[in-house]
Amino acid sequence: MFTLSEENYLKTIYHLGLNSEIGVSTNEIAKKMQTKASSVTDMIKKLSDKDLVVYKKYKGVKITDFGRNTAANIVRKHRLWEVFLVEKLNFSWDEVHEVAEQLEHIKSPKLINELDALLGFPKQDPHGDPIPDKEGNYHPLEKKLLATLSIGEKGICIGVNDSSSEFLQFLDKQKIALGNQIKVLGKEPFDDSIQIQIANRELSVSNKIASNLYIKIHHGS
Amino acid sequence: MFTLSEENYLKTIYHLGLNSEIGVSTNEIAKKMQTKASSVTDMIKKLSDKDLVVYKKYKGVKITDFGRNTAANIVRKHRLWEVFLVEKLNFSWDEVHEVAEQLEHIKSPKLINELDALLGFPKQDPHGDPIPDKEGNYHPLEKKLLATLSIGEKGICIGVNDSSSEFLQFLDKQKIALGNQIKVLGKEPFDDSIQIQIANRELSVSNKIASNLYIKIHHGS
DNA sequence: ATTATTTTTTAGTCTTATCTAAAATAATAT
DNA sequence: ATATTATTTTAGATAAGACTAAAAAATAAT
Repeated sequence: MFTLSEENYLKTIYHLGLNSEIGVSTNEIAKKMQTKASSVTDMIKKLSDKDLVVYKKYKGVKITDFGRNTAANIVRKHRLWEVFLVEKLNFSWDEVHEVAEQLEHIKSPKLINELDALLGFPKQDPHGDPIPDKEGNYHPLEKKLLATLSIGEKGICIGVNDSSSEFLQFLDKQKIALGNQIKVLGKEPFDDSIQIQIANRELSVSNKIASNLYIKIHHGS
Repeated sequence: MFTLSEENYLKTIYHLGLNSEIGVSTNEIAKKMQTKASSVTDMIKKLSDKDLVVYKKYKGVKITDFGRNTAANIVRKHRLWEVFLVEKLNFSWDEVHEVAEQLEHIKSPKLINELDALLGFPKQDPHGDPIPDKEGNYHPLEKKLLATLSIGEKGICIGVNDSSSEFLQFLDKQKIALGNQIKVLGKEPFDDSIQIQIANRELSVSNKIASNLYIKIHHGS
C-alpha cells in the first residue's frame, strides 16, 4: 500500500504525463503540487523504489504500467465519489472536488465496486471527465468546439481556444463560466449564431464565440 | 483541525472515559491503541495543548466538553458511514468497521449532514450503538446482557459488546441478527450456558456469547 | 565554445509520530 | 514505614515528508 503523499504525487505525475511521451519534469510536478523541487526529488526516489515510476537523474520521471494502473484506480475512486456526491448528496459540481480529494484515498475494493453499482456504473464524472474501469481503461473525453455541436447535444464548458482577455471578459459578462452546463437549443443558418441554454438561462452566441469555447460532451444522463 | 492520529487518540479516550468519573490512564490508552505508554504521553500533551483533554502528570486524562463534542462528532461520522455501508452498499455488519475507521476522518460537514438525510436520520448503527446528533447528544439504549436475563424474560437483540468480526461472523452463522426477538427458555448451572428461543428456533449459547449480546427488554405481554 | 541562466539534486534542518531505555513517581506488600 | 513492583514520564533515536541553501548538471545565449 501507498501513503497519502505517495498517492498524491503519483496522481499528479499521471495527469501531467497523459499527453506526452517524454518524462515529466521535477519543476512541473513542484508547480502543480505547490511544493518545492527538492521535495519532489525526494518523493520521486521513493516512487521509483516502489516501481511506480522510472527515474533518471535530471531527466524527469516516466510512469510505469504498474504506476499508471495504480493512479487510474485513484482517479476512478475520485470520480466515482464525485458522482455520488452530486447524484446522492445534493452537492453541486463545484463543491465536489475538495471532498473527493479526501475520499479517493479510502482503501476498500468492495466499497468502490459497490459504489460503482449503486451509481449505475457511470462513465463520466460531473465535470464530464471519464471514469476508468477496474482495469484502468476509459474512453478519453470527447472535447468539441461549441460551434460543432448539433441541436440537442449538451456538455460542459471546459476551456477556451482564444484566451485573450477580451474574450474572457466577454464570457464573464455573459456569465459563461468554466464548468457551466450548456445545451444547444438551436442554430441560426443566417449568421451561424447558436442558441444555448446555460445555467437556466437562454442565450444566443455568435459563431465567433462558439468557435472558441470547448465543450465536453455529456452522453446519456 | 486535528490530525488523524489526534482524532484516533481522542476517540479512544472518549470511549474509555464514558462510564467513569476518574481520568483515563496512560496504560489503558496504550493497550487499546496497541502502542507504547511513552507515545501516549507525548500525544496527551498535544491534545492538552489543544484543550481537548485536561492532563495532570501521573494522573491520567479527562476529556473536556470541547473534546467530548469533537469525539462525539467523529463517532457520529463513523456510525453513519456504517449504516450507509450496510444499507446502501450491501456490506454485512462484520465488514463495516475497518472501512468506517477510514471514512470517519473525512472532513466535510455538508457531506455528513446529507448522508444523514439520505439514510433517513438513523438513530442506531448496524451494531445497535446510538448515533450522536450534530450536538453530540444521543439516547443511550436501555439494554441488558443476555447473560443477565432470567428465565422467561424476552427482548430484542440490539447490540454487541465485542464487535470483532469473529464474533459477528459467529452470530451470522447462528443466524442471530440485530432485531431478532429472543426469549430465555432455560439456564444451565453446570456451564452457565443459556437456552434461548430465537426466530422460531431453539438454541443453546455459551456464557461467553451471552455476555456479549445486548438485549432490549420487552416489558409486559 | 565558453558564459550565463535555469533546472535539478544534494546536504542539512524541522516537525510529527513513533520507538527504546532509563529515570521518576505512584501503588502495593510486607 | 520502607521495600518492592507497576506505572508514567523523560531523554534520545528513527522515519516520513517537508523545507532552505548550496552544489551540480543541463540548457540557453552570446
